[in-house]
Amino acid sequence: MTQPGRYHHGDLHAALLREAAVLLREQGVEGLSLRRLAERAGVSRTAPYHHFTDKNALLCALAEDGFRRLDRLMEEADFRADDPEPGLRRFVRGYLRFACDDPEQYELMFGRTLWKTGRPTESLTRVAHGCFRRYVDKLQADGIGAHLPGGTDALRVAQASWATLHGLCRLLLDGIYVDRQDMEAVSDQAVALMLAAVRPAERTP
Amino acid sequence: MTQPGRYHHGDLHAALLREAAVLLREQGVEGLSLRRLAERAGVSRTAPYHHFTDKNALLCALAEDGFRRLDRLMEEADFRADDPEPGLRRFVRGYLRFACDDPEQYELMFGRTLWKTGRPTESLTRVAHGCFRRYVDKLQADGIGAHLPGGTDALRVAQASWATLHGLCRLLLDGIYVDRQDMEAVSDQAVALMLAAVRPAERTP
DNA sequence: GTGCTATGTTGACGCTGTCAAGATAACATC
DNA sequence: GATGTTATCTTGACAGCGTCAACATAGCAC
Repeated sequence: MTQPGRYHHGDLHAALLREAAVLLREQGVEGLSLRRLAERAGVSRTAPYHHFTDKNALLCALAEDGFRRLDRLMEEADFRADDPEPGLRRFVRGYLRFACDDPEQYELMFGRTLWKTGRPTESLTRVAHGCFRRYVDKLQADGIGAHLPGGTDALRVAQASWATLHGLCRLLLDGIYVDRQDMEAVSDQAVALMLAAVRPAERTP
Repeated sequence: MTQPGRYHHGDLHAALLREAAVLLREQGVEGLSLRRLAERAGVSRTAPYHHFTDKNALLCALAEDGFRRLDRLMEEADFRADDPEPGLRRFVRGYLRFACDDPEQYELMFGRTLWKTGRPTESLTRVAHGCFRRYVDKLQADGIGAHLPGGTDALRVAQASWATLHGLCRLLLDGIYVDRQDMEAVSDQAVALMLAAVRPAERTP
């Protein structure tokens, strides 16, 4: 496929995405330049433009992959027990692990690079929103809806709890107010916080 | 001071910071280039280097200003009443207003540009940590400490609740899962969340 | 006045994303 | 099999960026 002497690469599209993921993980978005990427793929500077309209488009595709993986994590989430705590705790751990396992990917998925500075692809927006939608639905349907106190909107709980998770990841990854070693403790605290919103009747003393 | 014919600017240091703040607000970090900044200050491209060792240093100074303003917001916070809810609600509103009033400044203060990619100045780190420290102390001392259930660490509560606030701001500013119009509702939900961690005995039904 | 230092200038380098124009290969049609 | 169309890849070029080196000017101390 990628024989060195060939004029046509064979499957440059996939190769670019593959190399981009590696480069992203190793060096972050800042280290991910199209020129370097092309060089790694053994191809000239402008070749990528025949497969992605833009650097923005390539990054969106990359982020999309991330959201698809995150979506799988959503599928696995299960809050259906009488006591939603274990499921919630597992979910939170999984989310944090996801973010910490490839921080640069997480940053790309949720950072301003795509959502503010760049323009997110329609396709990316769909996947990202679908991911969140699934979370709301899980909260609503998986029994927690029953636990929710009257007048509490599942959407609001989802937004606020996701914000907690997301903020935790940001503070953690950027190393501002939360250290790696605090992770476990803060994670538990976050679970307690989210749990409090979900079943305000019971509580851990 | 800034007469057009003069070789020496007079107070370029301050002028740079002033213009940088404007440029930041208008165009974001991406639009803030040293060259453009110099041009706006009516000075050559490399003149800023006599006042800031680096672009990184200038951005740190800019962020530092932001943290000083945020710190003033911390000072004003007051959780001392029997019922900490009104104070907390006021604080949350204030925080969100701070972030929404100058999103680019908030992004700079907490974004990876300084904390991950760049290297934060020692001075910046001090101010930023002082800001958080004050929050922890407020939580501990301002009566909430008394409300905290046994075994709950004020630091953990501070980290988790700040994460909620921060995450909310990020999702809001980047426009991912929270819209501007959801702000009020989600803000209330966040208050409820934080409150639940603080006084798990009582609650709003 | 003389010299030192702070401040400001132009020139240059390597990096970036992206466009335009041309080269090459693959593939469909006759 | 020849021909033309299309997809793919190439080099060349441009403007913008941060930053270093070398030089110019002004202010200030002596």
